[in-house]
Amino acid sequence: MQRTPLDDSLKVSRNQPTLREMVLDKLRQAIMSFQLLPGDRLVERDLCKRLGVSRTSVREALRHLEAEGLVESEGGRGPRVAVITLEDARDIYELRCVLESMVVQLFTQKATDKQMADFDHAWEILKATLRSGDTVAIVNAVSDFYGVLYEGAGNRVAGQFLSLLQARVNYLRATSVSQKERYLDSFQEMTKIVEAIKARNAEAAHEACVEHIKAAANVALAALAEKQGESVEPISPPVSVARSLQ
Amino acid sequence: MQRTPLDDSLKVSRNQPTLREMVLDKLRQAIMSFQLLPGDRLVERDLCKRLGVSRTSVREALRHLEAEGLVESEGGRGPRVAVITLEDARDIYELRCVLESMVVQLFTQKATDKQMADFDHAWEILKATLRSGDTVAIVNAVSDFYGVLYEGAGNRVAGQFLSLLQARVNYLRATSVSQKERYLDSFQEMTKIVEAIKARNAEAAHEACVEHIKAAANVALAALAEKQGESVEPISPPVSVARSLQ
DNA sequence: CTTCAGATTTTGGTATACCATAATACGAAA
DNA sequence: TTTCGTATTATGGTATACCAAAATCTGAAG
Repeated sequence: MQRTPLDDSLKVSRNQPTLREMVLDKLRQAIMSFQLLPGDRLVERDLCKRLGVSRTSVREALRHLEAEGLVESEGGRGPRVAVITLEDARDIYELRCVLESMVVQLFTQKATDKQMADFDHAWEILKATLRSGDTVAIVNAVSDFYGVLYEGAGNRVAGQFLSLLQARVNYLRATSVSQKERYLDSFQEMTKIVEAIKARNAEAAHEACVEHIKAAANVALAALAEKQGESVEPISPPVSVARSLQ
Repeated sequence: MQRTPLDDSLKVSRNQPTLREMVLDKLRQAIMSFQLLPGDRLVERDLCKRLGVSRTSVREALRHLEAEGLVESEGGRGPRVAVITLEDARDIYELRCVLESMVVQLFTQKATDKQMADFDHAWEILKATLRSGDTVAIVNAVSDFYGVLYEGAGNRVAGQFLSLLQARVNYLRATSVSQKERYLDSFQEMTKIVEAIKARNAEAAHEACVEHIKAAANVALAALAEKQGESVEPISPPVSVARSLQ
């Protein structure tokens, strides 16, 4: 009977989260669920009182959120929740178009049967949660849905980056999709993507995803431009017919 | 004579960098120029002595670098320069393939004549600098070259993200491109991209860029896999013939 | 020489103090 | 009432102290 070599898996886990990590999660959650809105000041001493920790942990968490783009501090003024500019929003939607369609295509081609079943399940949960109107539950269901998608696409870094991009336009998306008509269109577009994925039709899924993001971009950017009294150039992601080089 | 309205441009600039920002730049530069290598421990008190600042500024800079992925701290062990895993390297190259080819295509289509001239100039500088063998000068010339490219592509967020991705594989790329044969191939591939860009042939530029990144990925990933005694799945970015939907 | 236990040092996480600058409040003068 | 100067408070940047856990060192025993 051969003894399996000892490896790191026998080590006692000591991943107790630090205060800083907990603060980071709390702040991120508050931003994603609209308890903190773009432009809101994040005064360190206020946060200390509300979170029950010292300024050290708050500051370090804020540095992290600044690097992610969710918080901005400019020129001597303290941190606030980032306000998205029209230019950045346009950039982000263009990027999301390219990357989400890539991820959707990869998932459609690569997902195991189990991952596809998990995806279906997450979609059902998301549909049910959208009907509930419960903001926190929706944030979690969306996160789970995309989590499954990114896992099955086999590109972890892409998933991480897309999560950041989505977070940055989270408020803009929420306020632009809230009109009933767009809400229904959006839901139909999502359904079309999901069906193409489940049918393993990578080209259709890719195209459906591109169309969906472009439509979402048009609405969101138009709304933002109107609010700012500016005009916006539509996104022009290089888009093309899928062709495999392998 | 009508008076121009006052705006923020009259405000006295007070963008004196904080110590934290200076520490951040120093550390990033040290990582990019191989003064700090992947796996090197970043002991806070050592850094304080070397940089002449308190632990506060060092810690906050490290939090930023952690969010960027250049520094990692896992489970109670202190920060070290991130060591890229084979999986992440593969993910990053796949992403770079999609995004850099997008940026190249956008630049080719959208750059003004001035931006195209700046690009040409940056390419000449980069070529000259590569011959010099001066690591810091090369880092700067590469940064300038890509800066021009990203500016002309008109997607600032994409440029920022690509810079982060490149930073994360910087050491891997340097050690895998150092073989004479790959170095020459790489240079020829870059020349092909540049010529397609200057000829305003977006499709050719896009294709040349995809081929270049795929070739670089193959070499880098094979080298890393060999070092780690593992095998690697080649990158499979959805790649396609450019088609404009506008 | 190797192993082990205890002592010492190092290190990361966190809290608090200090200080300069910015913001706000307040009272007096016009 | 408005304006202005001064006092007070708030705030971000930075340094330092404290503490627990981890790492290293040292001497004794086998």
